[in-house]
Amino acid sequence: MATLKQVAAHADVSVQTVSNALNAPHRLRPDTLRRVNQSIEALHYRPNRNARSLRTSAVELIGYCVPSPPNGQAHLVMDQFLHALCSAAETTGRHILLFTAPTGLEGMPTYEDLLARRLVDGFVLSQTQTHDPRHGWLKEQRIPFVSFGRVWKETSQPGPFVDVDGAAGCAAATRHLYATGRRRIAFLSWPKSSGLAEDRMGGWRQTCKELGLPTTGLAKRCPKDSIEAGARATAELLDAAEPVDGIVAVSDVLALGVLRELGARGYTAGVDVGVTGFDDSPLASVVSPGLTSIRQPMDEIAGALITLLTGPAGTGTEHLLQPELVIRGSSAPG
Amino acid sequence: MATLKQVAAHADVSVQTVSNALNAPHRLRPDTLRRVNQSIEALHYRPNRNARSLRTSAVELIGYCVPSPPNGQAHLVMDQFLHALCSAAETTGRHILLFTAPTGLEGMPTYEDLLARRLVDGFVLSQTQTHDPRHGWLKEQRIPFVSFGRVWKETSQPGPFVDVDGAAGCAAATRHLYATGRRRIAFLSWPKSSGLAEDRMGGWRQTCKELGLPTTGLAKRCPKDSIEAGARATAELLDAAEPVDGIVAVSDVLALGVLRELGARGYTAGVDVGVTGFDDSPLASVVSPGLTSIRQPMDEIAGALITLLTGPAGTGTEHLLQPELVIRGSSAPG
DNA sequence: CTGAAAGCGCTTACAG
DNA sequence: CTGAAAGCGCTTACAG
Repeated sequence: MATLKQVAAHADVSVQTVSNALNAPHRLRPDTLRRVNQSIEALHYRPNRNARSLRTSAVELIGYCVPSPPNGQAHLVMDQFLHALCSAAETTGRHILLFTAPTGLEGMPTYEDLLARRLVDGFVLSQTQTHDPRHGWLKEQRIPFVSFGRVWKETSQPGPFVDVDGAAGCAAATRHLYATGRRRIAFLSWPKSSGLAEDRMGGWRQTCKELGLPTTGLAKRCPKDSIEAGARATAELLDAAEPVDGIVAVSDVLALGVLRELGARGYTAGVDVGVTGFDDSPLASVVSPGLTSIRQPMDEIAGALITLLTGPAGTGTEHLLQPELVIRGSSAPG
Repeated sequence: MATLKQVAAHADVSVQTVSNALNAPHRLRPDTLRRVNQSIEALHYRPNRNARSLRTSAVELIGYCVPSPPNGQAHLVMDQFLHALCSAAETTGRHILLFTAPTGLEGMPTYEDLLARRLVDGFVLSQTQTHDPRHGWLKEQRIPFVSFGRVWKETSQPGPFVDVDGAAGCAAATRHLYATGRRRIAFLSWPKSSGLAEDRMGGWRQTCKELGLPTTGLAKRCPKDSIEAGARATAELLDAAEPVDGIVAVSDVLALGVLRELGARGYTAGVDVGVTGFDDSPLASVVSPGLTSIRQPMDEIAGALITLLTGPAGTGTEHLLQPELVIRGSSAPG
């Protein structure tokens, strides 16, 4: 492996000049720059990042804690998220370092350790829980981080965050069902303790009000995010005196439960009942009819996360992004 | 941040001694070691990894290229894989560095670059394609790597690999269906170009032979890995003169197609027809009845990958691991 | 615009 | 078992 010194010798300049050619090319005379670049090329030179980091004390690495799968449901869009995050980081010359840590506050020493050993410059948090304790802790320790997702505290959120406007997404889904002729639209949610679900449900409720649609008895909270729970809630909605003709689900998994119950009763999703999910996970395009779902704009999310974490101080501290309704057969046949 | 020097001063020893306390504690007298450790504790010292890496020229980071999602189907067990890989790496003091690269040979310069800049010590390859060109290229460049998955070349595979014995998995699934009374067991596969699918199918075929079961007309190749394709193939199998009573699918997605077609015809999976999938993805436990599926032992896989990549030279070069049949309602009701 | 030199925080022969 | 010193490969004030 060639070093800066060797390149300098080859180009007959000082190491300072080669370093400048790499990091501040405008400081060089064009012909000098060209000569240096030729030497770099000739020697196949690649700057050693460790040496640079040691000197500048910036490693250009961002830590991301891989959620442990047993810990809850599978993260069905994690591959999308990680790819977007990685791409966004790379546009700024950075990379993602993966690590594992215990859940919640217990994992915090791991974060501190990684930073102290200079393995990373900061962290991206995801899988944010309602009242997640990590954010406050990190902020207190002055550890750089940015969050994907809100902690849904009454007070202002510690640290910068990026999130998707779930209420707007569910409002769009509700309007879409209305536009396709639905007039009794239910909402399938998670337990009340989920700030995320409450936010999304708010979008549905508000839109129903605006459209003059009923909401009484149409909000169902499923105890778990499972197909089973979604199917059960759907059964209740269909058995009611006034059955529903549209269902907005807070997740794709619950929506799949809706589809199953509809199928079991011989109904056709998209014809008899319009159905929408949330996340546009692989599940959505794999079922038939396809599941209309609310897609989180992963590339924008990732870009905003990286900007907030690494950008200049005045970059702002929160981004609320608009999701996109992906329409498939479950809400609009043909 | 405290440095080695400061710890040495605090403990009243030389830096060499502090370094030894960290990297070769047996060289110190017990009381010296204790004194040094107290100073480390008191100053909250954490060794700077960049300085260490610069000196030793080992960064203890392993590169993993995140597959781009549009590139094919979603990687449904990627979160499991990454978590296992990360954990395994951490038991050796290493971490995973994520990056993106173009598919196939086009991405190779990125690998070379990451190694040359000393961002990683080597690579873990996954999403291995049949006749994957990356392995040969990396081996030729003497870039350290290990592969999850075989390239299914006629000649010996370039470089070390870890894989799961798909044939054994499908043999187990076939035996299981036989044990639950099935006598006409079909196999749903991918196109013949997939070495992976051919291997798995071989396990089914061999086992059928051993059990005296028919195979003629019972191997179906689905053009795509989709629910649709699985359902269509199932329809053919059920419409045949002699319908099947068991189906081993090469993937969970195809198996879901089987379940859908069975449901559409009023059959019950696990009662009328026994069904198994492959991968034990989140899909398998989310449907109802649950899908019996062949689980890849992620922790073992990850451990073997890390060992092969980072272990001493004589660690061997290939590991073929045994998968585990996870039995759910689709093959054995109640 | 360019050069000589210090120093980032470690590890590791080399002496004692 | 311990210490003084060199050096890993960069960046960056500081002079010229």
